Amino acid sequence: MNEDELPRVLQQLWGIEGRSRPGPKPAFHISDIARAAIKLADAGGLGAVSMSKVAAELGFTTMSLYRYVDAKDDLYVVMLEHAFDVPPTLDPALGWRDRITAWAEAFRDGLRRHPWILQVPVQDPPLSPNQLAWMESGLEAFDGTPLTPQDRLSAMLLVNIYVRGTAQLTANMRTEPDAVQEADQLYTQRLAALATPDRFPGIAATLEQPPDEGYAGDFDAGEFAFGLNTVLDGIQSRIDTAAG
Amino acid sequence: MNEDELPRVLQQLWGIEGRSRPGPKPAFHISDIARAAIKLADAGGLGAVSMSKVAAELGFTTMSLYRYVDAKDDLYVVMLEHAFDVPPTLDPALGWRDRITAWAEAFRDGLRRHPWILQVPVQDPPLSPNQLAWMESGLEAFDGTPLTPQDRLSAMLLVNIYVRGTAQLTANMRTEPDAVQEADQLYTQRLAALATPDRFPGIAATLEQPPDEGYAGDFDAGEFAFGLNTVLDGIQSRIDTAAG
DNA sequence: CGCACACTGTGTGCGCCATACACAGACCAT
DNA sequence: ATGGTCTGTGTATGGCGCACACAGTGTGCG
Repeated sequence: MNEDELPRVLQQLWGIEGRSRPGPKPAFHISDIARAAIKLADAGGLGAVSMSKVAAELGFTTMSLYRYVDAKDDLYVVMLEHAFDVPPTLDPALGWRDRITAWAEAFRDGLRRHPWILQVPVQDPPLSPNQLAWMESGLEAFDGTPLTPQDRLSAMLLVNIYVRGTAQLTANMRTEPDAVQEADQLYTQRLAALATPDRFPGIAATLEQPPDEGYAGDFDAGEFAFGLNTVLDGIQSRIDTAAG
Repeated sequence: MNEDELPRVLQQLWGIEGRSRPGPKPAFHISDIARAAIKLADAGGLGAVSMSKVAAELGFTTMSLYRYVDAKDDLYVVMLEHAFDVPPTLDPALGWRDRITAWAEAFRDGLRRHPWILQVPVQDPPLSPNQLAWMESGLEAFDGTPLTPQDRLSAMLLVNIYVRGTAQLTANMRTEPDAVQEADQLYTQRLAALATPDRFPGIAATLEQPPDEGYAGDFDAGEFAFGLNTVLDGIQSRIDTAAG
């Protein structure tokens, strides 16, 4: 039925068994491809991932990868699928707020471990097992609330978007982690030079009163939690109206 | 001082005058490059933008572009700078909520007009004039609230993230707009086949009760406003505690 | 007034990329 | 055992970003 329609990579990721077939046995598995590609991306960003580099990492030729993956985009799919750990198991004794917070922090940890994830061009919504498990986990955080399934989806997506967005701000997408702080400093310096108080009073006001801590643009755990709570307060108001 | 340090593209965008110099006069301006590149991206997505294609569009050779732009990344900068209209002028008589809503909708309109914006790999925070004008406009939406400049920045970024994130969900990054609805239908169909109620009860519940309207995954204006209000409710609670 | 030289757009070329295609060998169902 | 199918490989193509050398241009200075 839909097996034929499902892209080959998704079939592989879901472990749909290929009947025993003639021909040589495959020399490796897509998970090997994922591991090699993730290693390259962790070291040098997503730009360091090419078919030939991944193949060389595995000790095979470039074209051999195409026996497992239809195109480069499929490589991204398997990378994303394997880059994340299993989603956290949420304590049902906790309230929705603690649960979704734990989920958001786990998600953020995944993004911090593999910053290249934010560079992956996404054009199709997720259908792979672990990605769906994360979706499910995020939805279940709202068990016990009066929110409808649609509302839960919206709320989960809102948190998802928040985590991605803030991670994007933090990450700076630098390959060399040392350069991040320096880049932040250079940025605020240039911003101060360009955003003059007469034309950009709001920006200038932000710069006048620098943040409490050391680095300017970095987004530490406290700020993350603070912004997340703002989002959760919004969801709380949704819950209130749904309950009332 | 910092003129030397500022990247050439930013100097051009800010209109920093080059003294009258020897040599032939430039045959065009970066804004011409932006216009040509945006035309290509609107038609065929960001992937359709290459140095050679842009140059051909202008009737010049590929390498001529490098007299105006140091690298491909700079091309993205000028594209982003010119893709957005001037930010909306916000009616000071309105409340912060109406103002930031107008700002968010204008931002969303820009993203809808040029969906490729979401594909642009961002590695540096914005420093170009119009981008800063949008920042400033978003910050000024909170004039009159008790929020500190830092809080206003956070709030504006939160809305910014929300708009980007939801636009990402909607856009589907398809070059052919006709295929969007079809892709959505195919997605829910596959999701229903893979997310079985036993293993993914939350996802299944979402699918059981399809959204009120016609298309499933599309994100219409109502949903956008609804989610935005959730975010704004969260900001409201920040304002309440700041005022109290 | 003329000339030196900085700056223009051009042509060529390099290395890397994704991937199409033909092929020789490996292996299972029969 | 053998046919057919699947494996990994080698080769080739078209596109990309961009480095570099070059010939012509026009301005500021002598």
